[in-house]
Amino acid sequence: MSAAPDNLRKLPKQARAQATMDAILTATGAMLTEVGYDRATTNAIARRAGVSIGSLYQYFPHKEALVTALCERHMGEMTALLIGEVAAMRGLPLAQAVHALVRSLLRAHSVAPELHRVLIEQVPRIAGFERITQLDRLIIDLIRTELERRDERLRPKDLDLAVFMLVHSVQAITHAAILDRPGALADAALADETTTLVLRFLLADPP
Amino acid sequence: MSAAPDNLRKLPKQARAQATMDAILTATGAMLTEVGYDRATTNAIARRAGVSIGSLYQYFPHKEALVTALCERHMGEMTALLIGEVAAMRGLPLAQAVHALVRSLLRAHSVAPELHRVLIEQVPRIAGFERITQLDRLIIDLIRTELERRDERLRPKDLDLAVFMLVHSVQAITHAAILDRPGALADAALADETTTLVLRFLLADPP
DNA sequence: TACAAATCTGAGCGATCGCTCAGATTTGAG
DNA sequence: CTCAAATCTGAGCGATCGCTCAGATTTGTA
Repeated sequence: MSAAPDNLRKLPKQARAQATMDAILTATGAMLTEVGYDRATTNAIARRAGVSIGSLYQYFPHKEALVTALCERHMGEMTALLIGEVAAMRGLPLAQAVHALVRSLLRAHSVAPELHRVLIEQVPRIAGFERITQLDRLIIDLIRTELERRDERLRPKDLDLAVFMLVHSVQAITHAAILDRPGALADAALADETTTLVLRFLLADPP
Repeated sequence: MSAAPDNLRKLPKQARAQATMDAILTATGAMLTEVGYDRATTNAIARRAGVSIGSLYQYFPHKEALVTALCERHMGEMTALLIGEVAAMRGLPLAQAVHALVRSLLRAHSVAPELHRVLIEQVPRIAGFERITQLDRLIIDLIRTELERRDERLRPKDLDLAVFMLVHSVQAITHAAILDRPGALADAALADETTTLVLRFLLADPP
């Protein structure tokens, strides 16, 4: 019994239907970034997707479900990308691993920065914080576990607090760079300095 | 010719009118934090303020002006508080100054954390980023100038980038603490570790 | 080709919401 | 007290928007 999730009315059975759903979600993202949630009417989203309003409501029970589903698609892509990279850097020394992680985080945000921004802005009002803080907690746990696995001498007494602070710092730097310093995401200095921020905070004997 | 600002229809001349405006703004804040922008109808805001809908539109030309004005009131209060504190810590050694600044930032956010959160979420969609990034830039400039005035040996080559990163990191930690770790704002460990984060990043020879 | 299931269509209903306006009430100056 | 300016009131208009539904169209199967 593979029931449809709460935010879907039914699952597509034909390829055509899947394409319709994808088009609707993509149009939702475009409208959100261009005019914001309120002005992104469901009729406009359907028109933008090249689909009738009826089709939209055949798959999504209400407007908020659009944002929720879009968020799930986007975060899913980012999470997959990150989990892969974290696994790949297991063998590296800590300094290099952090540097690689920071760079892949910056890269992950460069894929669709506008969409990411608007989701971060809109989703809390729509779906509660769970869907975002959930991802945060996953990342925090992942990193703390990885840190504890290593035998580096770490400075912070409360490693939980430390990772909490660092994850949010790096995220904030990334987001702020997207907004205030367009183009800085590709700048090597940003990745380098962010790595330094992390390592100097973390290591008992920083380089 | 002291004309009314763009986001006000006219300036109150009697004390009664000023009280009405204050009540409307306060009600706006309450509604925003409780139900969000979309569900905060102007009629509900007026009712909450104990005022008729006509009075509301006598002072504010449209709904968005409410948020803009509320943001100006709130940010004004916070800015005044911070500028005062920065000036007061001029004489302190860098380490103590940073610690004091971090603590006053945490304190400033503790005053009305929910309101602050909702404004950060809503204002970008309403009034563009200017009103928020403006405050950020002010703080960044203030701090960079203060750092350059001192003769401490600093590590970062690009001090602009460094302060940019730090301000956003500290802000993010503060906001994340508000959301994910209620009560942590009063925790001394958070302020201490945040201070450490800043100093280790900034100083050529960290403690 | 025949037919049922899946999918798509779009006019328009019901409800809400931002905002106006004509008039009632209060305030302060002379 | 008088009166004009300032302030307040709230029913309701116009417009929008989320969403439904009855039927048209397409797809997969046999």
